[in-house]
Amino acid sequence: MDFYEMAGKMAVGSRLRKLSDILTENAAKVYDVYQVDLEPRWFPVFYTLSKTEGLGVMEIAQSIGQSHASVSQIIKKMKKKGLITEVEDKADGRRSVVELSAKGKQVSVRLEQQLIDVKSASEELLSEMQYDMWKSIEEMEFLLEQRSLFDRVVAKRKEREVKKVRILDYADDYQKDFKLLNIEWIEAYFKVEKTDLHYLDNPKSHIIDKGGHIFFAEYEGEIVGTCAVARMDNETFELAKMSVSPKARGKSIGWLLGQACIEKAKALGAKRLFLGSNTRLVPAINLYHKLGFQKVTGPPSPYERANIQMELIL
Amino acid sequence: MDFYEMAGKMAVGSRLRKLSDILTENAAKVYDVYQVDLEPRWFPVFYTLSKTEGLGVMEIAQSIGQSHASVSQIIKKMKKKGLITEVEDKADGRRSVVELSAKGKQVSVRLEQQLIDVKSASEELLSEMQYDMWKSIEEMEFLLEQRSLFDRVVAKRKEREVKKVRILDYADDYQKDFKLLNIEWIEAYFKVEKTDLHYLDNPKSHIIDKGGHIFFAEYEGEIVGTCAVARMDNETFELAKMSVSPKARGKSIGWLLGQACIEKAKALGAKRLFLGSNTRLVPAINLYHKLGFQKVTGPPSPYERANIQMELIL
DNA sequence: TATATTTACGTAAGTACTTACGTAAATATT
DNA sequence: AATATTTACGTAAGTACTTACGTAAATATA
Repeated sequence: MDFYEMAGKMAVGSRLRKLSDILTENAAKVYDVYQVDLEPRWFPVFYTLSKTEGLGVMEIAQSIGQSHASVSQIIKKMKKKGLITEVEDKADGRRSVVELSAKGKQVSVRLEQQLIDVKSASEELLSEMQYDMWKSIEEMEFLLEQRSLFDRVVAKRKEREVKKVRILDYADDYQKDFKLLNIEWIEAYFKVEKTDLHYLDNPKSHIIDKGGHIFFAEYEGEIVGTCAVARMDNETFELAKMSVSPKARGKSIGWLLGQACIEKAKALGAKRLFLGSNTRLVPAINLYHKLGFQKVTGPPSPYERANIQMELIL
Repeated sequence: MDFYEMAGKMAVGSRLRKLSDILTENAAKVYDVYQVDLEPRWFPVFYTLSKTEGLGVMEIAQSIGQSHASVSQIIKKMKKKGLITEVEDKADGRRSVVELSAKGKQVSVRLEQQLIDVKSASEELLSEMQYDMWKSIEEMEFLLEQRSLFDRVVAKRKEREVKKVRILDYADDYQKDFKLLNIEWIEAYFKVEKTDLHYLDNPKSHIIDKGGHIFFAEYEGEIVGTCAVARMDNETFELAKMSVSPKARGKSIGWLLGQACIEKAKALGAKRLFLGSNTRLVPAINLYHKLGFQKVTGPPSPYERANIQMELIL
């Protein structure tokens, strides 16, 4: 079993399964010894019925954590062996009430002996352990309920991806990216306006040279996002032209760009950062909130699409 | 999932399985996200091949701990998807050597990213735990290797059965049992001799009244074993007529009876306990050894079948 | 060298589940 | 009251394994 060594902790699941298989195999052997005429797989159903008489298929399925189809099949087999009886529910024509038959009850008595031994052997095994397996199981179930392995993996992926993002300062080479990235999302939701082209075609003269700044996000050698801070007056800057390529979503690029812009605005002496957006752009608005922006009613924006104004006091 | 609560620690196996199922389910979802075109079930085979190129079906099967049939089926499917190539081994016509194809290697590169994230998520999950699941697994594997759950259950059963055995003193009512139990085994292996009947028909006058003693083992209201100590002289007693019903084997009844006899002999002032037996009766000889008897060359026994003499110095 | 055993592998069939689907009864909604 | 939805259940089909069996090649034994 080289694989488990190579795969290491990645394969906790497989390893747990292997362990449970060993235990199941052992349990099957136990039935032989005690000569209890019961398939080991039937045990959960049988045991549930021996503790509570008169259950429906669904109830049993829920109790043992399997599908109703599985229980239905098991019951069919157990009925063939004469271990249980099935009666129609008088109050509810859909339900069929299952009970241990006389023979089933006899088996149950014999099974009791076996269970006593299995129980004490299992308990002894667990008590011998320095590392408490029982508590480990409980803890892992709890931790996974709080946050599934899937969510954890996705988080790790993001963490790793974010590290691969570099935030770059403006360079003339990036002008094309600046335009393309913005056109892309504007066209998807609205129409490109004159004011847009004004900035997108001449970022250097209209933003940089007027004392603002533009950042770019690079991911795997490609420019996948941008954001600008434009000077409005000595104390007020505008956060604008935030845009992240759809194929680079989920890497916190918007947040990284936003943070960079806020820091830059502070460094440039801004006391207040302003932005205009549209409420249809829900993820964007959420991001601005996360960055600390609050809704305000400000002067009318030069953009038709802007129906919300936000600001951040620095 | 009431069942797990009711069954408690008895159901460690099932519970482990449930946990591993959850993890497997999560792993399957992970594949979707990373868009790696690989069935989760193929992973062990794929991973093994990505680490070691050019393996046979048997080698892979051993490495991942599954049957060769399963690997054979998986390989068939993977070949259909173009992930692997299969070449006949030139040195050994039976073997077919399996390798990742060019496409397989591409997938492997993409998979690498995923594995990094799964690994760090798993490691993080495990490191969050107060009760170390990883060490628990290792320990349980070790303990079960040393002594399987099956063996443990059987031992518990014996322990419980032994408690149900009562050792009783001689009473005239038991004379019939005394005779029957002994006749049973003598006839199975040898022939009943005159000396046998002499004792078996008159235990009271020939054993008890001469200062010896007879014990009986009762199990579930039935006499299932017996053993006698007969006075030979003031200091020497004979352990004789040990006999346990076959249906009551595995409950240490022979040992209990032997112990009782040894104690009784001591109480009666014996310095030496003697017995004659036959080497064909291997379990009996083993029992005598366990009780402390040593082989001696003594005076010829009155029984034809006796080909070994043993004694215990008290 | 002939024969028996072992090994590597594929295929078939079985098992113990699952999901998907269908039906009938019960319950909710209009 | 008519209709839609939900629920309880059975059956069929699929999946991912297993064991059992068969074949051909390699190896051991006589």
